[in-house]
Amino acid sequence: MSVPKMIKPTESELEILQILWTKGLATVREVHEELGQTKNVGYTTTLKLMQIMNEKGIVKRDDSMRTHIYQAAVNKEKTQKHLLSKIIDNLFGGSPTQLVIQALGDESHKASREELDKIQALLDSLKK
Amino acid sequence: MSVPKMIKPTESELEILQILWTKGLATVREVHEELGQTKNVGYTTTLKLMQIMNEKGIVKRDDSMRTHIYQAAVNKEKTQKHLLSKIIDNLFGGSPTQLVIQALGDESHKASREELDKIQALLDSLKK
DNA sequence: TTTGTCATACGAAAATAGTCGTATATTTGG
DNA sequence: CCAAATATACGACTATTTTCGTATGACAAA
Repeated sequence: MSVPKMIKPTESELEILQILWTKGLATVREVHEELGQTKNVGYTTTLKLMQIMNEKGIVKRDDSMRTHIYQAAVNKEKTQKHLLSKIIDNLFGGSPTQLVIQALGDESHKASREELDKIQALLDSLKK
Repeated sequence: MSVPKMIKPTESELEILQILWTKGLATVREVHEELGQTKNVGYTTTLKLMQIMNEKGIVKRDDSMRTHIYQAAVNKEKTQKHLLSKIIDNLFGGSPTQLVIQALGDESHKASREELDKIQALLDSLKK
């Protein structure tokens, strides 16, 4: 037992994490404006979300100043891996291959040549 | 407008779809017993879920007999593709490559040699 | 110092998911 | 024919997630 931690961000939380993983440090307003590019919610909604995430330990914040500074408190790769693992079970009956095939075939997210090469390299190392 | 349909099954619904995709046709009891191998909920919970899925159009049923026969009403590959697309955006910042890399590296879902070959084949065709 | 802007805190409504109890009907085995 | 088993319908309760209004305090500029 004692799995490091049950990481299970909600969809909205994931959007925020996404931004924090990229920015490193950010204020609520910065995150909110970034979010505003894709969705449209009130500022206090974003604020509340981030406060809750702070309580849950998903993010940390420096509140020594009037404007608090947030950062992700969960590791990006670990979180991705964990959620992906659930999706593989949940959506692909436990087969990562099926997932990979669907992902590579996704028309709206085409992989570039360099990315394909990257995957090739990984594949080569796995084949050994 | 009129996008085919906004497919967005919940987690529980996905578990049920998973079973229906495999079985093709199934009764509530069959689905419930299959579910019982991994989780533990009451029979009426499963029933209710499937009734709701029917209302949503996620499954269809033949209720001409006392014991209704259910089947998935959404296409497996389409559903996988659609949800995966959201995950790529949501969790991997739009990069399917990152997702593929994480998936291939997943320790708890190792790909077999044959599967790796399958991926290799797909990769080859994409590279052309 | 007064006023408008910007921040956080907080409570609580609204939306979504998941759970199950109870009622009722049908079927079946004795 | 009757009781037990089995099905569906349905309402309702719980939990979780998302959303925002309002209060309040800090700050900056006029």
